[in-house]
Amino acid sequence: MVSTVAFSAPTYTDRRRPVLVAQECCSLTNGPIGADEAQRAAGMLKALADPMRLRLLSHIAAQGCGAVCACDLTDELGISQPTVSHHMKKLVDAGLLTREQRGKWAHYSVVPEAFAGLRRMLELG
Amino acid sequence: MVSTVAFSAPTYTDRRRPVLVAQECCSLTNGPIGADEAQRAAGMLKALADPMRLRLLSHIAAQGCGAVCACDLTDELGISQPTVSHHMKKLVDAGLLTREQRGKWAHYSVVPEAFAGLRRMLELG
DNA sequence: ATCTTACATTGACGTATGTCAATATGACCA
DNA sequence: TGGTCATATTGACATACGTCAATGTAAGAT
Repeated sequence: MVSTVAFSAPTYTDRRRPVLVAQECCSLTNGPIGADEAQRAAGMLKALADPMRLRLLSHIAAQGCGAVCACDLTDELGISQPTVSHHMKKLVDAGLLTREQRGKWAHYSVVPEAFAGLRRMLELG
Repeated sequence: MVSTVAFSAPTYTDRRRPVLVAQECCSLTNGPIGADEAQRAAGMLKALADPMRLRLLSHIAAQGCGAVCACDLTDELGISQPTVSHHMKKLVDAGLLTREQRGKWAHYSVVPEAFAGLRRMLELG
């Protein structure tokens, strides 16, 4: 029996895409920053400030910064699957990555604006 | 009322694991980084990833990124003197600041190359 | 329905971190 | 020598974090 359902080519119907607030990072050179602003910026930096998460990010970057499957990341870094899941969630929550469900696989992509904002914040000296 | 299921949700019918396809997009992060390099980079980011240290840095940046006395920082941020000393040591150890003793006062300056290096590392997307 | 696959969540454990009071160090001055 | 000021260090405390085994969840596949 042949399925009559034609292939709908690029429909990644992602129903629970995390709402990503466009974070514009404050620049450290624009005078002293307040406690709330510092808290938010530190949150993004905390997500980056882990060796394993940097390696995970570099793996995604090495593939063009888009749509890397979590299944590949587990093998390449030699850490357990829950640990990968834990780190990826932190990166997504920080707004540095987006998650996209494709069938039973999770794919992650870099959020360029987030890194651009961080670079702007670090224009120091 | 019977709702005939017009078409089931579009799913990925590929049973195989997604294949990694290398693209050429990311400017600087070419290739996955090793554990040692990740550790070093994370160390610098850890020094940055604290709200109080970001505020301390922003105070130095607001004064032109050079030669700010620790005595001023203590008052402006409302934290104890040992806490200021603790944070400044972390920033110096990370290579983000330099310390200069002038009489009995400690003066701190931004290390521009350190921040330039961080910005280069974050050229993602 | 049952099984398998891919990923998320929970709970536990050891370690690291931020903060301050108390104290020590070091530089200057009389 | 002694005294004062600015900063560093110590010790203690609570909190946060990284990691994994075990378990839960959700989406195909049979």
